[in-house]
Amino acid sequence: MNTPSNYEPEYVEGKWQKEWEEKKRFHVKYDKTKKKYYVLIEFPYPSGDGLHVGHLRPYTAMDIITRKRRKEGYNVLFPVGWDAFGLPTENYAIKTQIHPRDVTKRNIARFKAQLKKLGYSFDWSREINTTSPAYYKWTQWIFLKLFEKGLAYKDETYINWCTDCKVGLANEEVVNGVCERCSGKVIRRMKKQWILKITEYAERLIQDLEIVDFIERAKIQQINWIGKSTGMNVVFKTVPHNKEIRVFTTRPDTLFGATYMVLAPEHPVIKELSNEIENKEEIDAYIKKSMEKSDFERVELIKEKTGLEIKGISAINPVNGEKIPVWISDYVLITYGTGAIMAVPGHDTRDWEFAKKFNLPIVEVVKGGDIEKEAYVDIDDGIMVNSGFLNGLKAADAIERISDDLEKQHLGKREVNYKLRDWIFSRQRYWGEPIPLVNCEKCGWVPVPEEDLPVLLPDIENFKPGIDSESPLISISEWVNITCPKCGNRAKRETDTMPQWAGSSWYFLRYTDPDNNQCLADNEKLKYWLPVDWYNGGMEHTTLHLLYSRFWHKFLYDVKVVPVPEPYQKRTSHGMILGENNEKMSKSKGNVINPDDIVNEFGADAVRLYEMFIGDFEKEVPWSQNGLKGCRKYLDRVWSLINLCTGDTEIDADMELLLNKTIKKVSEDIERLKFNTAIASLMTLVNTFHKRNKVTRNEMSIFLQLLNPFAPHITEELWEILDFKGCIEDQSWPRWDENKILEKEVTIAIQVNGKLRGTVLVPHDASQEEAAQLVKQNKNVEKYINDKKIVKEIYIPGKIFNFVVR
RNA sequence: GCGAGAGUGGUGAAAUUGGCAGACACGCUAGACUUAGGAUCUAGUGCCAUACGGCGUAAGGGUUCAAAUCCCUUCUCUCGCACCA
Repeated sequence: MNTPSNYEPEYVEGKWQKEWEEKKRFHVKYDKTKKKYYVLIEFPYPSGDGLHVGHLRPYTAMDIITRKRRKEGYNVLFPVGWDAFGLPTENYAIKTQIHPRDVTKRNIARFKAQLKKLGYSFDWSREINTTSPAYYKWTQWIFLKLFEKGLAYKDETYINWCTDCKVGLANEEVVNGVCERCSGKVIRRMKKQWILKITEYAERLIQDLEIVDFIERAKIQQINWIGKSTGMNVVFKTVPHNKEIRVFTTRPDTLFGATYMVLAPEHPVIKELSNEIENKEEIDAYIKKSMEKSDFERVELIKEKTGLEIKGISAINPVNGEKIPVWISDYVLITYGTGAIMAVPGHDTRDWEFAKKFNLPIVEVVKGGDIEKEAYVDIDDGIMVNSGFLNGLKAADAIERISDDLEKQHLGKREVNYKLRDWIFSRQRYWGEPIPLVNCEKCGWVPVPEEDLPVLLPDIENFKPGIDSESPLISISEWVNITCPKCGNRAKRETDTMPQWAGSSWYFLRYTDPDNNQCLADNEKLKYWLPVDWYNGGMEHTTLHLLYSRFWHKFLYDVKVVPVPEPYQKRTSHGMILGENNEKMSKSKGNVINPDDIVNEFGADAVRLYEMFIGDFEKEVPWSQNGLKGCRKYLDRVWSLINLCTGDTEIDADMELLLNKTIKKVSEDIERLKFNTAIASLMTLVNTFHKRNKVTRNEMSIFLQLLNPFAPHITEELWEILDFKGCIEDQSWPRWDENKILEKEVTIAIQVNGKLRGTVLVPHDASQEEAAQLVKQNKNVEKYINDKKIVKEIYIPGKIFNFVVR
C-alpha cells in the first residue's frame, strides 16, 4: 500500500473535481425506468460580492441529501442556475456604464468557479440563466398566457414606490414600511401598472398547503399573509338619498352595537354625495392629507386616530332602524373589505379609542366586560344583550341567526375576504424581461405573437430611469414605436419590465428540459420529474418567491402546461449564518467570511463539514473560525486512519454494535436535517477507531461511505488509496441491522426515591426479579435502602430501576 | 396587539412516546513530545464542597416513583404580521 504522508485538500479536491467534471459523473438523464428524486436549492442571484458562507449552508445540506439519494438508487435531479435579472446589477451599470449583460456574465463566472470549488454534485449541463433570451422567451410566454386568461391587467392605482430604487413595489416587497431590498423610503404614488390577479388563487393557495409537506412556520406564514376571514357584507343606507354603503364585518352579531360608521377617505360615496356634505372643505382637506401619506405612515407613524364627521349625511343601522353618524378616517383602509366599516366601539379596541376621542356613543351588546374602561373584545363565547331578537343568544348562535336574517331581507350577504392583494408586476427599469405587449391606438393592448417571442431587451447605453421615473426603455424610440401586430397601425411597446420574481417563478420547470425551444419544457419530462421532491430555501422568500411561484404553477396547471397542482412537495428552511460577533455579516461591519479564503486554508471538505456541524440547521448561528479548525482537525484524523487500517475484513463484535448504531444515526439524522448530530456520531466513531488503534477494512469501508456525502473529496481519495473496489459514488447507502443494535448487556441507572445512587450492568432482557437482584448488590444503593421500607420497585428495562422507600 | 418559535456549561450545542442532563466540538487547565508551537498526543473541565454529598436546564408553582421534556403563572429573546373591521 502506498502511504501518502499528509492530508493535502488542495490536491485531493482539485483531482476529484476534475475527475467528476470530465466523467460527467453527476449528469442525469430522463429515464422512465428509474425512480426519480428532484432536489432543489434556490438558485442564486449572482451579485458582485461573490458567494457568501451563508449560501453554502443550504447548498451543502441539499448536496448531502442528493448524494445520499443517489446511493439509495434514485435518479436524482440536482440542478443549478442563475436568477440574474435585477436591480443591483442595473444600479452597478448606472454607476460604471458597464452593460448589465457584461456585469452579469462576469458575476456568474465568479459564482460558478466558487461553487465548483466546493464539490457540489450539480448537473451543470442543465445550468439556466433567467437573462438569456432562450429562457425569458418562456417567461414572456407565461405572461401572455396570464394576459390571455384575464389574469394580467393594467390599472392605475396607488402603489408602493421606492424612492431609492425608483421603482414600484409589490406589497410583499415592502417590509416594515421600507423597501425589502434597499431599505429605502416607500411612498404612495398613483401609477399605471401591470397587475397579476393572484387573489383569484387565494383560496387554493391556502387549501393546497394541506397536500404538501412544508415546515409548519412556512405554512402558517403563508396562511397569515393571505389572511382569510369569513364574515358578512351588510348594507347600510344613507340619509338622504338612500344610497347603499356596504361594510364588511366578521361579527354581524354585534350589529346592534354599531353606533356610527367610518369610511376610508377614498370611499366613492363621498364624491357621490358631495352636494349634501355640509363641511365639505374640511372633508376635502382631510382626504387630501391622507392621500399624501403612505400606508405605512397612516398606520405606523400616527398613533392618535384622526377623523371627521361627514356632516349632512347619516346612515341607517339595518337591524334597528337607528340613524347613526358617518365619519371619515384613514384608519379604515380602502384596500380591504369594502373600504367602510360599521363601528362597534363596545367590542373593538380601535372603534373604542375613536369613540372615546370623538365622544361617540358606546353600547354593550355582549355581556361580561366593563365598556366604560375599555372595549370588551373577549366575546367569542359571550351572551348577547341590548340586541333585540338576539338577546340571550350565545355569540356564535347569534352570528348564524342574524346572518340568515339579513340574507333573507337582502340586507347582507355572507362573504369571504382576503388580506392578499393583487401582485403589482411592472417595474420601471431596464434589467428585466420586457413585457411582451403592444399598445395600439385602435386595438388597445395587443400581445406580441408567440412566434415573435422573445421580445429582446434592446441594447442601450444609458441605464438611468427615464423622465418621470419611467423605464429607460421609453427613450429607445426605434424599439418602442412599432406597428400593431393585429391591425398594422402605429403602436407602442410596453416599456415596463417584469420584477425579479418573474424568472424564479417557474425556473424549476426549465431544469427538466433546459434546451427545449418548442415549449417551456417537454410534457413527458415534466411528468417524470415533477413535483420537486425537496426544496430548501430561506424563510424570507415565504411570502415572496414561494407564494408567487405556487401561484404561477397553479395557473400553469389550470392551462394544462404542468401535470401537478403544487410545484414543491417538501419545503424546508435553513437559518442564517452570522458573523463571529453575532451580528449579521456585512461589509460595513467587517465581519464577512469569504468562502475562497477558508476553502484555500482548510479545504472544501472541512468547510462543508463545518457548515453542517455549526449548529441546528434551522436556526441562525454565529460563525466560528475555531470550529472550522476543529473540523479540519477531524479530517486530519480521518486521513491518519490509513495507518490504522489493517488487512482484516471482519468487523469486531464491539464494533458491530457501534457501527450499526452510527449507520442508523447518520441515516436518520440526514433526513431530519440534523446534520450536526450525524457528524457528531461520525466523530465518535473515528475517536473509537483511534482509541482501539485499529480499523478493519470493512469498518473503514462503511465509515467512508457514511462520511462521503459530507466530505466527498477526502472519502473518494481514501477509497482509492485503500484500494476498495469500484467507485465510492456507486456504492449503495449502508444499511443497519436492528438486531445488531440491541446490546446484550446494558447499564441502567439505579435510583432511590428518584435520586441517582448508582449504575449497574444487567442483561438487556432481564426480568424485574433478575434486575432487582443485581441492583440490590450495589453497595451504595444498599446504604440507602437498608433500614428503610421498600414501598415500590419500578423497573424500566434498559433504562432505570427505582426504589421508592419510606 | 396578534401569530409562530425559543430560553440548557465560558462558547456552538446534545438529550422530547417523561427514565443516568451536558453526547460531539470549541475554549480553557495541566502534562508529554519539541529549538519552537496558533502542530500533535494524554488527562481534566456544569456549580458548591477536602470529602461524604448537595445543587443545577429563564423564574415560580403543579402532576409523577421519576420532569430540560407534561400542565399553570410570570419574565426574556428571535421571527412573521400589524388599525385586516
